[in-house]
Amino acid sequence: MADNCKVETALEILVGKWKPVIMYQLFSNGTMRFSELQRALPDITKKMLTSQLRELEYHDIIHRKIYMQIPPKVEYSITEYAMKMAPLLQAMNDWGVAHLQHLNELYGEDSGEEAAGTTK
Amino acid sequence: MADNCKVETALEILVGKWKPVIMYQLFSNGTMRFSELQRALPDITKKMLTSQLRELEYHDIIHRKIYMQIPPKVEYSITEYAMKMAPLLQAMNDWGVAHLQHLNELYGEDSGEEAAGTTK
DNA sequence: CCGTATCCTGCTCGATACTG
DNA sequence: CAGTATCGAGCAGGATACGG
Repeated sequence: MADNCKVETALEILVGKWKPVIMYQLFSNGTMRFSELQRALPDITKKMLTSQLRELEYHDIIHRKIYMQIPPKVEYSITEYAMKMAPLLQAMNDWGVAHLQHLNELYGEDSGEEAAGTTK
Repeated sequence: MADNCKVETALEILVGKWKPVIMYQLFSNGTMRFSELQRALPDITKKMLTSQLRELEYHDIIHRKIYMQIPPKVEYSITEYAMKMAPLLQAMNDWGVAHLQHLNELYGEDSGEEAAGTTK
């Protein structure tokens, strides 16, 4: 019954406080170094950046290229495989935008995207 | 920059341990009573079922119809609005299926969908 | 039958310090 | 520069009991 329902599989890959933004950065800017990502995402800690990158790498969403040199240099980029999920991401993004609009119509301009009802 | 990225908005609605399954049930079976959902999802507690339903209701994904009678009767169903996200859900599901296949090719038949790398 | 109210646990994420 | 290691807070989610 729930065999058809692999929505959760897709969710697992995308969920993580920073994964969507990281992917967004890499999709937009192409290749980026660790420190560039840190600068682009000022509030993320090294620990989180590392762990989120590793998970994305495991799922073949991003590629990690290490330059054996001093000082170290590591570049991250979207994989060919992950390029294929661009339409999906776009669709999710579009739906997100539309949904925020829908919520405004329902509850008014105030209650933003983190309004009551969602966990709070 | 991250303004374009409302993927997270979409994620917020779908995330929650039981939301995808609940939506799946309601999409499949149409209208269902509280107790029917409980029976369909044997491992969920009343508390979780209630809270997840409320969040989905807030986002206008499901409709809650209360019959004022003794004993109480409440029916849940997918809203018209949420019907429109069926293609998105389908796309996510399809990608999920394909991704599990992809992981198998990468790491072999063993490592299932909860393999290393994902948080663990 | 359809829920709340409480209490508790485990995991995610953050802060901070250290290393090749 | 690009990471680990460690510790701890906070929150999602579970067990259980009670209420309209």
